[in-house]
Amino acid sequence: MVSGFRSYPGPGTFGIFRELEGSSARWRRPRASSTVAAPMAEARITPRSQDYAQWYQDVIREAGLAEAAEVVRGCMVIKPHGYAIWEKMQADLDRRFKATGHENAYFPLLIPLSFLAKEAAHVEGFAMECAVVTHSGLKSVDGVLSLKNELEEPYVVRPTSETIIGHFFAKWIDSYRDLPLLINQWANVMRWELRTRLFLRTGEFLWQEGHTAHATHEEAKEEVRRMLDVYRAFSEEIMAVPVIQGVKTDNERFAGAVETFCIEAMMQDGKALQAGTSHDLGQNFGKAFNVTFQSEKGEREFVWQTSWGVSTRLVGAVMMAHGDDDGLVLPPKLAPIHVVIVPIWKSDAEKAEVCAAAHKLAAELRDDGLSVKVDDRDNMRPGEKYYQWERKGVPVRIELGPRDLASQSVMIKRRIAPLDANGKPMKEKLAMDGLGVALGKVLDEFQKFLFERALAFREANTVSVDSWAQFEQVFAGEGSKFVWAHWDGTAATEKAIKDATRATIRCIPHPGHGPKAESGVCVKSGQPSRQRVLFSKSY
RNA sequence: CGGGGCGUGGCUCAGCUUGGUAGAGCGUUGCGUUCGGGACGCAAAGGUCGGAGGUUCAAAUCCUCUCGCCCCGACCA
Repeated sequence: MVSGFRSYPGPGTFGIFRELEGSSARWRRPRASSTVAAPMAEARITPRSQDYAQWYQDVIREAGLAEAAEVVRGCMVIKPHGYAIWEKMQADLDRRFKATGHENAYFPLLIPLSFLAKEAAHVEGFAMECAVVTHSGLKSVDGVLSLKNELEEPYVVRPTSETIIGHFFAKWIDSYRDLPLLINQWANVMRWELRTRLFLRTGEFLWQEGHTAHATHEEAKEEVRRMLDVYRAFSEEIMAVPVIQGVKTDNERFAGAVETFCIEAMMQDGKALQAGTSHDLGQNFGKAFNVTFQSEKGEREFVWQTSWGVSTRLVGAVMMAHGDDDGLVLPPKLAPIHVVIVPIWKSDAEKAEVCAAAHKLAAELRDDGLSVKVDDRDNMRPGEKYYQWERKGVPVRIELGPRDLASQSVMIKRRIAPLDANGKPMKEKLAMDGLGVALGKVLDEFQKFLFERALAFREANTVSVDSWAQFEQVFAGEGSKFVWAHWDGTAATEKAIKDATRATIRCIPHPGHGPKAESGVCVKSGQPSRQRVLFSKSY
């Protein structure tokens, strides 16, 4: 149920893939016409090495993931292909949340302004990012619309829902028997960002926010760790993105939390992207909203709360973790289409025969649990179709032509394949009989390959640094890596490092997620340090 | 929110300096030939030049304001 296809673990057909970092695009043949007319339209996707930010935008456009709303500042339209990826994420996460005892619910989009003010750190953190609803109704005078009724108390469009959920938790919770209360909400939120980037930071975005209440701090802390583990497992198993998990410093902590835990992923430009957060809210919101319960001993106590979330920015994370110069690369477990079948024909008779066979094959593969698309468009030659589906990140392509029908086999091509002796990407011949099983295995291998490639990339770009000169060198210019370095634990040093290099502390790693704890001296101040922390530039 | 860049058919852009009433390539539509890695020929459609004011006989072009996008900062999923 986790994956959309059967799992057949085993040795990969290709063994170790050669090119861990490069693109597979180098075999591309120049177009015949490129010598004459300006081949401008050829350069649809800017190479990553040339301009990573431009590459990111090109891929979003060419893969049909999203576009800027334009008429609504900072907001985006998530297009069908992009939304389908989010739906795959949602489906898997939702299953994991329910498996850990959570129930979905939904709270209002609008939050009374006064609610925000009840938790001091929380207001301070979100005040500048709030969109505010101040009126109801419109009036039309000579065709000109204006605001009609001013609200007695303005509403804030939720930037996050701790406050309004706190209000309702106070109503719902009375006894220790009501605890733990484990709620999740799938919703949109709005934060008035000054600088936006599609998927990574937009004015409105989609996410999931878990909110739980517990009788003891211990139990709440357990929940925070449990959900961080859920995120880590999701990221690694489904997105094929390895992550470092740890604790945020005071500076980076969620507004209103006692502690914020996170998972951090490395993008191909060496920058970090926070892929999920889980907060220990302590009793901060319990006190602000008077969320109390009667304990077993009969005493009135404030509840201990948590909140945790991931958002549509994960789509951006997948792009920047796996994409190449040919476009999007999707791990099979997130791919809306696992396999695209491209029928190949010459005559009309062949076309009819091949297309019929393609649709029959697709039906069989769907019975095997695969998501299959047959691209039988007749206004385009096969080569163009290959490029289009590769741009969209489809993991495997099947080529089905007369020769294949005759031999009862198909040619398949993985989205990223090793090159053969002629420098062309390798294709594999698979028997029609038992194809679903064989493809399931291919997809499992591809999923694993992407994870291992991402992990190898991260390891190749992670360094331990002990001198300030070396630290500055790593982050010089546009450079970034994951750097394990000693830090004296002060906010002042953290800021000095950021001002000098733009690198920030992504997290203080949990045991097993970084170098073994060893004392040392701070890379910047020379003061004593208990352990190395993770530095990087970030999104 | 500061600094810089940019808005011209679906995409990438030319035209703007030296105002004269809109072009190219790709894509799209139709027909034909093609089809195992980005096809070709012929025909056609498609733009109040981001928006609003202003200057002018005349504005894509000059001036003012405004909206949006991109990059760099500051601030944050």
